[in-house]
Amino acid sequence: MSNNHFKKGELYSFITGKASTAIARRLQKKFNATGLNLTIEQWSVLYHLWKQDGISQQELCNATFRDKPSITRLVDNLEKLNMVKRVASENDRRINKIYLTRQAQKLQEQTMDLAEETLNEALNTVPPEKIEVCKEVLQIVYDNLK
Amino acid sequence: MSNNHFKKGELYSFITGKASTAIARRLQKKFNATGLNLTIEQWSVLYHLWKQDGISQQELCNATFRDKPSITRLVDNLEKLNMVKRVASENDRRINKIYLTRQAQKLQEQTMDLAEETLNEALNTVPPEKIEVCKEVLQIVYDNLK
DNA sequence: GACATATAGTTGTTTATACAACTATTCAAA
DNA sequence: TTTGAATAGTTGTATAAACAACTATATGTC
Repeated sequence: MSNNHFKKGELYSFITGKASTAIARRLQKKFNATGLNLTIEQWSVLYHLWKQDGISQQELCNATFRDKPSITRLVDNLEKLNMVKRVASENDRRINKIYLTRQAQKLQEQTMDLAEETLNEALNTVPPEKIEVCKEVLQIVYDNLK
Repeated sequence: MSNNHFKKGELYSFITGKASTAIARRLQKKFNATGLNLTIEQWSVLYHLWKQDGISQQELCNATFRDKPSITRLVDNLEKLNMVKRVASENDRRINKIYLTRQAQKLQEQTMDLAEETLNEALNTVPPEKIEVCKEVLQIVYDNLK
């Protein structure tokens, strides 16, 4: 018998991710209002390329927690937007290395500012120590299920 | 200046909802393994109809935090699966009241058990007081942004 | 009662996700 | 060195979400 027994009616939000959905929608609206023609999912791929440019699609799968077809199509769309380029690896011709274009490099600061702004709006009024606990719990949930 | 300033690299999980995505995937796998031909999104609609049968599509929009086209198509698919029926309201012919079929009524206990099981797996090893803090924070996030 | 407005729901289009099936390349073992 | 397995990526198909544009019905004000 678990000590984490959920009262009925409380499990819904946890499963559907109401909070993260609300955050993503708010950030998307900020992108649109700024004239950034970029989805949150595309941004999440750029996010990892800003940290390390030239990683493979498989590494993007691991980093973004998506499957290979999802990354194939996100990279397709990012290429159409002229945000990334696929470059076949010299060593292993199965691998595409994904590189940011100059245009995408320029978007990092602006979009990260909007993301931080969104999180500040979301967590406004929440004491820092509670945020820490929340982050910790969500990390454990992820580790328990991955 | 916010006191909720995120260290760079920590905002990603909050925005993408890694934890709730992992929970939803785990539950979907349990549905599939049990032979339940039902998506999590369809289940989330049934969830609210189990609480109150015969509510309108608009009420389902509010309850599930989805827009009207999304609910139209979810109800379309649930009707094809013979899980719900649209019934035009007598008083106001703009309104469809959505009713569970007997088949859908039977699924409540089984699927709620699987959902609770999934959450117990997710929150295994997390002390109850931290779960409470996490739920509280996520609720505030939602209220701040909705 | 007529007309403007609001509300409920549907349809079209684009993007994204999950799963299965597929191709191409590399690796490893006989 | 050949062959079978593993790995990287793509394509097909179904479901879902967001947004805009649309139809139908109801409401409220003159």
